[in-house]
Amino acid sequence: MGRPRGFDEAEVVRAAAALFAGRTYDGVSVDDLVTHLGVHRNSLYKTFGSKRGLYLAALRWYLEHEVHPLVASLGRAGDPVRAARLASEAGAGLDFLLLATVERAPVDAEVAAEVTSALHAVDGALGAVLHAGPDNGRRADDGGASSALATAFTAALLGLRLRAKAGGPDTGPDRAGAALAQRLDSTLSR
Amino acid sequence: MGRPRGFDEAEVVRAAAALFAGRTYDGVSVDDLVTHLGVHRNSLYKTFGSKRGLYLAALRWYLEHEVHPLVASLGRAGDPVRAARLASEAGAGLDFLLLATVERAPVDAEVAAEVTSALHAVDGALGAVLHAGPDNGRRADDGGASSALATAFTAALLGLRLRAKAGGPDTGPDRAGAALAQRLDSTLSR
DNA sequence: AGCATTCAGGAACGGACGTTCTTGACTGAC
DNA sequence: GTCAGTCAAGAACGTCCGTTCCTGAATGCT
Repeated sequence: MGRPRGFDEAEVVRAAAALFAGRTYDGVSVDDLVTHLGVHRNSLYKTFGSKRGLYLAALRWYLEHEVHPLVASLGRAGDPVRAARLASEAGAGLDFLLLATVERAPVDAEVAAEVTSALHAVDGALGAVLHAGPDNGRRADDGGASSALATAFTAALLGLRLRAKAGGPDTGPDRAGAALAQRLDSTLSR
Repeated sequence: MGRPRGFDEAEVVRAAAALFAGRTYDGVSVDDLVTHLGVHRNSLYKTFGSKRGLYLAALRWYLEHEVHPLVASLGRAGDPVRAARLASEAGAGLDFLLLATVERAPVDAEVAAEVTSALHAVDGALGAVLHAGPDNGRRADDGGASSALATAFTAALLGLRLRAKAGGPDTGPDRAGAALAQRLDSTLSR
């Protein structure tokens, strides 16, 4: 019953994620969304309820379709240097997570929950990479210090992307990530 | 000539910095500023020209009076572990820098210039700390790898504060920073 | 004392915001 | 073929935004 919708909801959510990754939540107006998404105001509110509803949908789509695959490949990286290179190659693929963490998570509990969950996933992948050198399995228990190290590694990779956004392309976040990863490599240090 | 102003400009700028550190640029309205700063609309525009003018003044005041002292103490920290502890103790003292970097620098060239300058200052302080163990001076030339490492260390400390803002106070950014700093300490690794 | 200047207070501006409403065209089920 | 239901299109809503203007009162200088 009724006329079928003339837009692809998944495509709309994907395009919304692209917009929200590039500008602040307040910096993206509903007019912007209507214009760039090809969906009409009415349908937007019918489908997502509000601007925030669309934002949450876009965030979840992004985490599932962009961050999750990256986390999976990080877990398969084998060593920290390769993991850092993967994160560096992701480039703007982390911008939405960065923006959501710094500007929305502090004022939106649902965003905070999604974001912390995603960050913990990254922690897990990087922790596995930090533990396992190519020669052995898990190291002796260190009282959680290595998971703390994974937290710091995640923070560093996000922070490097942050710096890449602020400074021009001249800053060398790639080399910085590589230098850090080399230091963290369990097969070299200790 | 004329009636003297009834507010302390430095105090106004300081209070503005506190507001901008807690919310997005768009999230702080001129009404908020007028209400919390005790200065009237007219005086605000007479003194700072615009909301952006006040924002820039607040950012510069903050960088000079909060970040710069922190950078100086970081440079005097002696070793990375103590530097990480100092950054951790700074707590919300880095939030304005974080917010400015991620949300304003990409769309405001003057903000970007201030921010990158401040970040480079942090790099310098951390680089000095990474180079110099308690036993020796500068290490042999490594082709700039250690300055890249300093960049990554800065990114990590900022990223940890980012995580502290998003997740509750339960996340342990302090331990993560300590774990990272210990790994980076030139007197222990290598 | 008189005047020029700057202040505080607050109303008012045009525009943009997120959201809702009205209208008419289209489609699927009966 | 009819009708209920959903769609697209866009006007319109009230609110808040950053900014400007108007009105007196207060001050320093001559």
